[in-house]
Amino acid sequence: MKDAMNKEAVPKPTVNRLPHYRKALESLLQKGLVIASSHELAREAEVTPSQLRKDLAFFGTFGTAGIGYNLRELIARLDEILGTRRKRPVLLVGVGNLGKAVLNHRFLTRSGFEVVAAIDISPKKVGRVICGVRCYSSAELAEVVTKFDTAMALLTVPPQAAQSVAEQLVEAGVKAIINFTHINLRLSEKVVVEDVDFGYILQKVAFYLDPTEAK
Amino acid sequence: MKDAMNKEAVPKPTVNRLPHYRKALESLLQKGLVIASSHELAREAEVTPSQLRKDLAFFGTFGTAGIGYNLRELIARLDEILGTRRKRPVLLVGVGNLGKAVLNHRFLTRSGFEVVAAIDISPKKVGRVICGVRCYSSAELAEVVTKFDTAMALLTVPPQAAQSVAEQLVEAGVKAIINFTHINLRLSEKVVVEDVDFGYILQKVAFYLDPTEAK
DNA sequence: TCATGTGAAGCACTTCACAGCA
DNA sequence: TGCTGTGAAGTGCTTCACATGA
Repeated sequence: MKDAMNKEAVPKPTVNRLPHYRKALESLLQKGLVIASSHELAREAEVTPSQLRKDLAFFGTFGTAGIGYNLRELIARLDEILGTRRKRPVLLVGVGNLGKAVLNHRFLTRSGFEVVAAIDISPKKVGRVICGVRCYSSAELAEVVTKFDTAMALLTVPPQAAQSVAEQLVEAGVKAIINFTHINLRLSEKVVVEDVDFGYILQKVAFYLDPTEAK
Repeated sequence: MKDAMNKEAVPKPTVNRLPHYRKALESLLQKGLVIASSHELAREAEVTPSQLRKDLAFFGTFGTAGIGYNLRELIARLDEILGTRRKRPVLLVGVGNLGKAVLNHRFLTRSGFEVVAAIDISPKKVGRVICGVRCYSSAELAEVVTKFDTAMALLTVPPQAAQSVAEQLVEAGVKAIINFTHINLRLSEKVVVEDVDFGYILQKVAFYLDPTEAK
């Protein structure tokens, strides 16, 4: 990767496609391939070959002219770019249904992350190990963030607690929050906040459907 | 709304912002406002005023020059555009932690949707009412889709079942699937598939953070 | 020869700036 | 006067096409 790269200079669409490339690479690898051209890779990732090459060009040169890309090598490079060469420790805050769903799913591990601790206010959960992860009290939040060095947190608390918990997380040193509540978090500009709003997702999809008819 | 509008002609970014506008409108309404200018609205939705006006222009003219937009009226228009003037019935397939999380959350109702039925293979769940929604067996899938007229389905089954269940849904007449598994569904082009991959979301965020250091 | 990496061309989205209307 | 709706200008992303290197 180009050294001292300015991440702001990389177009957002490019960043959004990187995870798709990583997945496409693993998919081809699993099919027994070792090397693939930008065409094969692009088809798997559902983009154009030029787009794939252009996207990668922001980070350096990875392929071999006349041959293509070494899959394993490119995965390693993407992991460097995404900062997931070592599994990133992630904190889960709010062990409700959604929190448990996140803990149970494999996609986080597969994608380069590991939920290393959970926080909940319920005394029934604090101190227990849930889905393989130890649950701590809210009072221990700052301590846990420091101890496990979690720069990222998944916010799956009830909406009314979201803003206050988010502030505690930032105070404790968390740099990025994946916000599963529908609350608009107001935090320092420096903190990366990614909102995951199921309502938005459904509305976006509904737009493309025919209108519902009256019965 | 412009009649017989070609939805393909509306830029994707514009469609993606519509849900944000709807939320901004409700937010201002709750603050006691009745009318708002594109500036007020745009600030709430975190876009530029021109962008807001341009986006709306794809669907007709809604404001009053010199005054601004009537909030209630614009919400109604947006609901028409998004096809959520009547609550859209949605089918939930897979009543695990994630499925239950979706059922419990309020954002779907608030956004113009209602989960009207659930499907699961577990005999412990079939026939019961879970989080206010009746659970049916997989064998009843087609029947349930027809009976409740669900054009949209939330796919929260284990990954190994995803493709086959998705095919059954399409066969039964479902037009859009929100796919929460990491499986790349291969379905007819006509079906709208929206993937929600938590792994992608985390990778995207991780890109903007400093690399993890070796300890 | 074959496929990458990359300037140049093309396209799409955003922002500007103002005419027109309340 | 104040704000919308919109052509025109500007910006940024995507696609093209080819020089370069294996």
